[in-house]
Amino acid sequence: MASTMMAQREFDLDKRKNFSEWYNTIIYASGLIDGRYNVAGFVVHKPLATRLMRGIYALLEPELEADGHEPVAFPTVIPKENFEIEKEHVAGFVPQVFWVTKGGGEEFARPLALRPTSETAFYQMFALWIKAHSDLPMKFYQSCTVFRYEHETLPFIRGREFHWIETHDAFATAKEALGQTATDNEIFSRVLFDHLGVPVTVFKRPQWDKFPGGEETFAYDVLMPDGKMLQCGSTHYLGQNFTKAFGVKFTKADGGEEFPFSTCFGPGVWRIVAAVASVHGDNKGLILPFSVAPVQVAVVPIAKGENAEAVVKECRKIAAGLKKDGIRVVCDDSDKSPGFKYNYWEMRGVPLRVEIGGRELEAGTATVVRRDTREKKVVPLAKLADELRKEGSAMLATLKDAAEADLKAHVTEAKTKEEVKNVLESKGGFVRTHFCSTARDGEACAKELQAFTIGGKVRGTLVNKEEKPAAGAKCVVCGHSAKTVVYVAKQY
RNA sequence: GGGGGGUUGGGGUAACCUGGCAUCCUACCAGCUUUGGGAGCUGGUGAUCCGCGUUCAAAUCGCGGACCCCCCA
Repeated sequence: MASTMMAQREFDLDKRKNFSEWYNTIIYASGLIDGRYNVAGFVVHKPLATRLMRGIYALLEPELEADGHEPVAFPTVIPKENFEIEKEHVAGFVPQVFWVTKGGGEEFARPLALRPTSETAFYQMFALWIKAHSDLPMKFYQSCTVFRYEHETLPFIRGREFHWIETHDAFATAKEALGQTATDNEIFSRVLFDHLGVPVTVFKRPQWDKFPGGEETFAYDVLMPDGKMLQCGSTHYLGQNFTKAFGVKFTKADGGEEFPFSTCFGPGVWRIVAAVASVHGDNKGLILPFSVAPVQVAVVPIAKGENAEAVVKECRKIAAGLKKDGIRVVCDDSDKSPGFKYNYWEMRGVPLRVEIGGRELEAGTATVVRRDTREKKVVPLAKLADELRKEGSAMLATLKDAAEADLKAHVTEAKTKEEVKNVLESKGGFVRTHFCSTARDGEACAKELQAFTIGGKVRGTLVNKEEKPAAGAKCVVCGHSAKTVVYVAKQY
């Protein structure tokens, strides 16, 4: 059994009262990561975080493959010249790029970028691979890490190296490409809610907040316990910008030449970890959904008196049986007291605990305890595996309900910018309001609002629900006739 | 880019101003007693970021360096 390096006696941390303190304690105390690696902004992922990320990849990758994406692995380095082909893209990303300038003692004639995202690597190859309409659609994904020189870092939320998936797709028509972004939106929000219990709000971002080099950006906001939004991924319609810049052309069925229309989709696996930890966790630590929990069940023997040996033996037997049943289980037969073990596994987010003592041994039962409610249930040993699976999905349902209710409670209507400011300061979450969308999609008003509210950003318009301003509604900032209903929130 | 703070056993700390025996908590190891919500006792391992300087003597003072954290643009 792993030892607790960061064990603490009391966790009088309140996720709701002081989220940042809670988060900074829990991510280390739960054993997700070790932050002592001596390069700023980079962390070491311990087995818990590594397995949890694998679990998240294992949810997303099959969805992408079912949608026709094939896996690839591109080089981590991108030559400077590729990187500078698309003008807006360069301007957007270059300030954050890590450059490799030497090999051994030799200075490179052209520096190599550590990919901050891989469009400029993929399109280099798309130009070679895409020749005819029959080559399209071409849909790839890669699971990898990317590098960005960030100034303020926070594990799983903003890092200089982070884990994600990126898809790069090319299509013969704009319609197909836009259809792909809709599919991406659907996959992302469904996987996060159905399997991880994290409700996602899908926005179309304003023009001034889109991906550098893209035409349209759709993004996924998750409400964090402090009322701020965490964007956990995005998908972008790139039009022909990148295919034109990189000279990617195909011969149409009628013989003419055309540039493909492309998209890219970036599910932020790192940020999904942050979202799962933050949305579900409580003051005793992580609460991980059964489907992705690296340890799904902890068996704890209550071994006292003459029964001690028999109880431990029974626990090992039960754990072995559950393992055969495909459940990820540990039998904690260490010398620690039961109370210590409860706290230990609760901090690590293990969704279910099985307690076996003299009483259970005699009755042929097991006591099953849920991590979220700490409710106990006595079940017959013969049905244990089934009962655990049932409790696992019951727990997920509870987590979903709670998260959804929390999100609903954090959408507030506002008619003036003072109201917007007040809501963002008092309870946070989304503020639904009216907006003009005039010059550059309302950029000037958005900037003014952000300054006025000290950080409130226009997240965009809802994708899954068409909303029209009420008759006569005015822009919350400039007072001109409103064109759209937007949501404003503070963000990470 | 600018500013500030910091680095002492695995983690958290005290001592620093005013130089001299490095404190406490926790974790870890061994043994015994324990085990239904963070057990107890006894014993043990383990640290002053690096370099140079001042000094009889440096965690402490000076100079240089490395690294980390925070704040602001």
